[in-house]
Amino acid sequence: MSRNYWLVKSEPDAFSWDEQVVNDVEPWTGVRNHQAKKNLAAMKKGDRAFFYHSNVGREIVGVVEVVKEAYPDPSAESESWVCVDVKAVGPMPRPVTLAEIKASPDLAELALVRQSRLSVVPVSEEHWGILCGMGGWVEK
DNA sequence: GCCAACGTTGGC
DNA sequence: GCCAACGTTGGC
Repeated sequence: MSRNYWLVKSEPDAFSWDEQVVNDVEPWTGVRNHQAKKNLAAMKKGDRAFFYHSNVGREIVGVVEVVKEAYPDPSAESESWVCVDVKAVGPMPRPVTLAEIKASPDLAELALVRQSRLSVVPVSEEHWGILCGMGGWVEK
């Protein structure tokens, strides 16, 4: 299957992986950055994304799947911000920490590392595979 | 259009 | 709590 891969960030104090699991499907709202918005808009149904805890934890904790493509963000007060709906696929058997990612030469080009402030970033298929390996994730 | 000031994000 | 990166705002 051809799908694209992403990584989305959330501060667990605001919205955590546990909440994602409880809610199952959740609109990914609140993106107010044009580049992140571009990435959201490029997501297709069936694409998968790592769920990353920023600030507290700083690790990849799970995998979500896009179940609804970009539509106007209801939490946006104005204009053209968008969100997508994502569904919890499963937790990382072993969370992959930012420290581990930074320690891996193979992941030096990862957008998470290169553009640390961007909350929605693309992940290449190669990087996806590496990170899955590190986290013990088996594609399902 | 340039650039300084300022705010926000997020790692450390 | 500090600071780097970077986006936004506003004066000129």
